[in-house]
Amino acid sequence: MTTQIKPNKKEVTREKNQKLILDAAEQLFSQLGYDGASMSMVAKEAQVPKANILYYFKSKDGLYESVIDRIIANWNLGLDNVTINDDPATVLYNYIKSKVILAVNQPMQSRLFASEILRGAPYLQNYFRTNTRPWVKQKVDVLQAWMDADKMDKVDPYHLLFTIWSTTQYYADFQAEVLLVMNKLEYDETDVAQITQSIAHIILKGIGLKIPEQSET
Amino acid sequence: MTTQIKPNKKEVTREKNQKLILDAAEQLFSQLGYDGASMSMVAKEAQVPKANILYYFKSKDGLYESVIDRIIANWNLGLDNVTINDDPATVLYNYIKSKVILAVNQPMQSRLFASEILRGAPYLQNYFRTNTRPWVKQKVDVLQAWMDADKMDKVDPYHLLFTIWSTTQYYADFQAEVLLVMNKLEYDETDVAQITQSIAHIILKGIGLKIPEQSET
DNA sequence: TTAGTAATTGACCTTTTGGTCAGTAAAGCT
DNA sequence: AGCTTTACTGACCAAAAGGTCAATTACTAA
Repeated sequence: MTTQIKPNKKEVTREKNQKLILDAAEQLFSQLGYDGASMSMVAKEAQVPKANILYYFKSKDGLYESVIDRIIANWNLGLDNVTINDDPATVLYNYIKSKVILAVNQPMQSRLFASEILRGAPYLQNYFRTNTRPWVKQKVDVLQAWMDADKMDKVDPYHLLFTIWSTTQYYADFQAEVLLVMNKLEYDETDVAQITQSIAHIILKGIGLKIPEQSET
Repeated sequence: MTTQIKPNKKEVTREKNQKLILDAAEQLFSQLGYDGASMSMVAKEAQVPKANILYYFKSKDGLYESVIDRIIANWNLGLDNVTINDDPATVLYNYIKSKVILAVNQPMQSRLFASEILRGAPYLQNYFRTNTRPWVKQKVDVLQAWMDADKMDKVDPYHLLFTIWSTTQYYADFQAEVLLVMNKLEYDETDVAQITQSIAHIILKGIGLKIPEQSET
């Protein structure tokens, strides 16, 4: 039943190498920023000739764009299929929790986005316009409906979303500061729960909701 | 009564030029990051020969450090002289308000710090250790005292501070994203109040406090 | 004035940058 | 196997980077 697509050795090694390069580039760009990471660093990290990277990705810009595209492809904005009939507390609690887990365990992508936005989001503008903005609009409508139905406090739904994003992403983007201030070397296993609990307490109570008793993914 | 310090023309022009350079550097570093901004760009922006910058600041690193030092010197962490006898709601409301005003009106410094922390805070580590950390420790103690006295909810005081920082700074550091999502070109006069209101509502209520009726600076 | 000292900067240097290209290796096809 | 075509890459390049330095200009103080 398998559609035996020609295994084509060329394409196989090509994709293997491209993955190698993209992994290295993602790491370096998120660590050093677009200007801070050089093509030769990426080449060295990926253990591939520099010219090979240019051959695959045409230019540094092309590589950078591919890195961003790949992240976006795996990027789930979350809160899928929420409707007015769902319970706001459960939905928002789970959303906060999943964002904290992501921030603590996979901070690289968050940081890459952060440094991109800091620079004015030259490569993300289009994505924000065509994806994030409609996504937000939709969630805002649901939030507004919940408020109209008196299921939660009436606050500006946009700023509520920004509050959730900012508080959770902070632990990824500003990890260095958080750790220095708390005098830690790295996050430990208890931190995710601790952070989730604090943020969820403040935000949920802050909009007139209660933290759900137990919520498993 | 004035101590007639020798007016010394040399020192005057020196300081004038240094200010020119530091202003240009601050703008460019915060806009493009350390690696994105070059010495010649700074020279051009400050309308000063590049060698002059090197003469004053020894190296690019030296210039960058001077820019950071100057920001830190004018950087007020706020919440000065808070004691357990103060009213938590008033204190925190005013703190949030002042941070939002800063974020909207002077985003450059916040962004410079942000990009510095994103890169692991190489130049700010020392500052965090010797200044921010003790400052935080002190505020944490006051917050804890308020909690012990049942003046507010018991939440982790560190995460509470991070929540305030993240929500307010977000409007400076991620301005590009905020504006794109909200489909605006720039913040308008009503935004400061709007943002302050939303954040203060959520956070204050979230820790069991009420927004004070009226608080003027 | 003017000698002495510090401030300034144009010209120059080395290294690194992103990027090209001609030649070589490796599939794929018959 | 041999021929065609595509994949690859070492060697190279111009531009830009950060930085140096010798020569020139101010100031200052006597």
